Order: sequence, then C-alpha cells, then structure tokens
Amino acid sequence: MGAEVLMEERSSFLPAYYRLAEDLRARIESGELKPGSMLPSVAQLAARYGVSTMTVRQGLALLAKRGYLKTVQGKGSFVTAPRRDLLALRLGDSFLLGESKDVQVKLLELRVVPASPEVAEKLGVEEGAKVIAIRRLLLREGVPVALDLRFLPYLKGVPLLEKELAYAAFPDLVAQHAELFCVKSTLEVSARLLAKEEAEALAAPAGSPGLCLEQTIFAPDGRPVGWSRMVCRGDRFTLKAVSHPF
Amino acid sequence: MGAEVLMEERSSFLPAYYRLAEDLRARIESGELKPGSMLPSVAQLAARYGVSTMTVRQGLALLAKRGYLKTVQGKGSFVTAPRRDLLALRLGDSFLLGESKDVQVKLLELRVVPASPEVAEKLGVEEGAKVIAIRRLLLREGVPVALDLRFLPYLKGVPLLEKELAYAAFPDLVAQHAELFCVKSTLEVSARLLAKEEAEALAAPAGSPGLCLEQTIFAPDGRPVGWSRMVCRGDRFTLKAVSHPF
DNA sequence: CAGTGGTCTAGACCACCCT
DNA sequence: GGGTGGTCTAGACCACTGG
Repeated sequence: MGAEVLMEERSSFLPAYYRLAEDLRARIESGELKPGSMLPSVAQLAARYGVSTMTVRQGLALLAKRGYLKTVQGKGSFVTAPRRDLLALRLGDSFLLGESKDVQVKLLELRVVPASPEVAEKLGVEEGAKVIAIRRLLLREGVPVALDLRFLPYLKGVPLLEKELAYAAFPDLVAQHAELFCVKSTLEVSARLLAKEEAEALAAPAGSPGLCLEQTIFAPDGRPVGWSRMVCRGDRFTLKAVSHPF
Repeated sequence: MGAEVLMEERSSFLPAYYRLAEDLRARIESGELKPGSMLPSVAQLAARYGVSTMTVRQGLALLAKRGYLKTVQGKGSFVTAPRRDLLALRLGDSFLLGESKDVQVKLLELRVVPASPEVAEKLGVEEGAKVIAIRRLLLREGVPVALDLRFLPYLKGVPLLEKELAYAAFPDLVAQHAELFCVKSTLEVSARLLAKEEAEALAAPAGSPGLCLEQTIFAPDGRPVGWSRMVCRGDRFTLKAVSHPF
C-alpha cells in the first residue's frame, strides 16, 4: 500500500476529540458562538457527537489551550476572545543577530571583580562582593553589532566552560553555573545614546543611538542570580517578536 | 502497600494526577531525572502510583504543557530542559505606559489617505490605495511619551468606533475593523534618533534617542491587515518582558 | 436542589517504533 | 513481536455553582 493512500486514510480518520474541537472552533470563528456565550454542556456534547464525556473534555481542553474557550467548574464552558496583545520573544545570540550564519562572538573580558554599587543592587549582594564579570562583543559579518556585559555572583569551585561563556544564552549560562534546573528572567528594553566607551567598542560615531537590553535572572525562589546589559548599535540591530504561537 | 498509599492520596486534597506530576517535577528539578532521559512508561507509573493509565497520562500532559517533558508516540516520555530564552511581552497602551493610572491618549489625526510607498509595501496594497491613517499621542502624567502611527486598509461601510480608535490595542482594533476573530502579529523594536517632527510632537530635544516599535498585523491567511509605528522618547519609556510563565 | 465541570477507573483497541 | 504512547468507553463519584 502506498504512502499517499496511508496519508489520506489518516486525514479522513481524525480522532473524535479533534473533530469535535475543529467543529467548535469553526463555529466560534464564524461568529455563530460569540465570546462570552456558554457552550453546550459536556453531557450534551457527548450525546450530540456520540462520544463519551472524557472524549468531549479532551476536545474542550484542546480549544482551551489554544485560547478559544475557558471552562469554569460548576458553571460551564465559555467562549473567550483570544489574547491578541501577547507576543513571544526569543533571546539568545544566534536569534538576536538574525538568521545570518556569519556571527562571531569575541570574549573581551572574564574576571572576578568586586561588585560596583549598580551591580550590587541588581544582584542583591553587598557592594564589593566578588562577582564574575563577562564582557563580550558580538559581530555580524565582521562588523560590531552589540556589546554585552554580564554579571553573576561568584561561586567558588564552580567552573565556567569557555564555550558556554561565549555562546550560551544568559539564562542558560546562569542556570548552569548556579546549578539550577529552571530560572525566571525579566527584560527591559530602552533606547539611549551610546556612551563613549560603548561607541568606541562598537565603532560607532559619537552620539549615535543604541538599543539597550537589560536582563535579570532569578532563581525559582526569587533571588537574583544574574544581570546583564547588552547595548546594540541602533542602525544594525532590531529586536523581533511574534504573536503567541500556541 | 500500594493500596494504603493510594487511599491516603485519594483522601488528601490534591488530585492524584497532580500529585504524580509534582512528584516527577521534584525528581526532575533535583537532577535525579536528567534532560534526555526516559521516564518510566505509562503502565509502570500507573502500577507504581496505583492509578489508572488515564490518570498517569493526565499528569504527564500537565508536565508536558509546562515544558518539563515531551512524550513521543511509540517511544516514551523524555525529560526536556525548559526553554529559558523565551519571553512574553504584552503590548497595549495601559501596559506600555506602565502601571501609572495617569495615562492620556490624544487622537491627533484620523483620515482616509492614499497609501505612501512605505505603507503600500507594508500592507501589500497598491501605492495610492485608500488606507485609514490614525495618529495618536500618548502622555503619562501630562508629559508626551510616544507618538503612534497606525494604518489599515480602507473598508467601505465599516465604521470605526471613536473609543476603540483611541484606546484599543492595535491588534484588537484591526481585528474589529476587519471582522476577524483572530489575527497574528509581528513586532520589531529598534533604536534611532527622533526625526524632526517626532521630536517636536514629543517635546524632545533634537537628536535625542527614540525607541521605535513597528507592528504588523496579519489575517489568519497571512495577508497583512494593519501596520503601525510607535516612536517613544528614549528617556521616558522602557519596554518590559518576562520569561514565559505557564 | 439540579446542573455543571473535575477526577478517576479498568479495561479495550489502535498507531507507532525498534529489533 | 513486544513495548510504547494515543484514543476511547460507560460509567462512577466528587466539588462547585446558582436558584
């Protein structure tokens, strides 16, 4: 039997919960079921589609995950308008610098230094406490694009791998160094003029604009365990985000 | 022994599938189960926890949704390292301008105009085609913060509500006007110097930096149905994002 | 109270993967 | 073939909501 026949068979024998979900989705998108209105109960849907309640619930869960409806215990399932103002943003050097393959990272500095007042405040440590400082220059097609400063609390006896240092996304680097399975992070994006040293490092004219990305990494308990500031040449860098891909 | 444990679990407050998920999560986060390794099979977990396979699968689905594992048909369930480089960004005026309640929006312009070359390209329409142009000024505590330009293809007979015009998030505005249930969007963030007119509108000194947010809205079929450019004073505006919470 | 969703069972059969 | 997850049943009981 050919593969094509197999595929066609498969597409005509979709699971019951999936067909139910598609059916409801179509009725929602067409406007037949409006946001806020209540869907038929699980029992009614089960009877109507000739399936068991578990199967109905599986279909409803699928639509709920995709943002089409919300189920409320003791009340019913209700059509919801999808969130349209939620965007997903991916950080990480390879993503930040575009799909271009010609990306270089130059490790400018790696030292244990006493925390400056700013770093101490961001990391929640005493001023002057030992922190690891990493300075990197990111280039695309040989041209400087961004200057990246990263700070982590110093942990004795925990090595940093050279490869990770240069290329890992900051949350991954922090997670690895602090031996945490998961971390949370925040990002603040702002525009400002490049400072003198930044302009020099980025080979940019004085007074040119820069995009500033400040990222703070938190342990699951809420303790800050990393802080970074990346400054990018405004004329060579844009940050991209896409609406929720669920 | 399994029966006793089962009884205690059942009389406790939390559902069995949730307890199972928490148990596995703890074992994953502690490092006992490492990323890439295979979890016990559904049948094994069912026997071990004294529950049915459906319950086990419900627990695994919960962890999968949260990014702790991935199930593969015919092979098994595998621990996955959580995505740490994924951030969530919320747009919308009230969010953009911070939690401050003192936010004003001034509608500067609302006209049907012929599409400029730039707008025509962004919206995928003929140059000179009729488009709706909206210009808004956003103020916080009485001070100009951002200047927002929005363009939509002109649809005859479809009204725009004044209230929506001023305050709606752009994707919502587009969705309502184009009568679409859901839309997709992209965002590009860049830094640049304010143009002369922008600086004037924002009461900013010439040559000061601005954060530029360009948003394109797409219909589900991929057709662009809206484009906006918001320019913000660099000294009064930062964009904030948070790592994806589940 | 009746109606709703939430959890759960103890199986069944299917689709898939590897050997 | 033997192991895996995926789907599905026909019920059961529980928790919650609102009149």
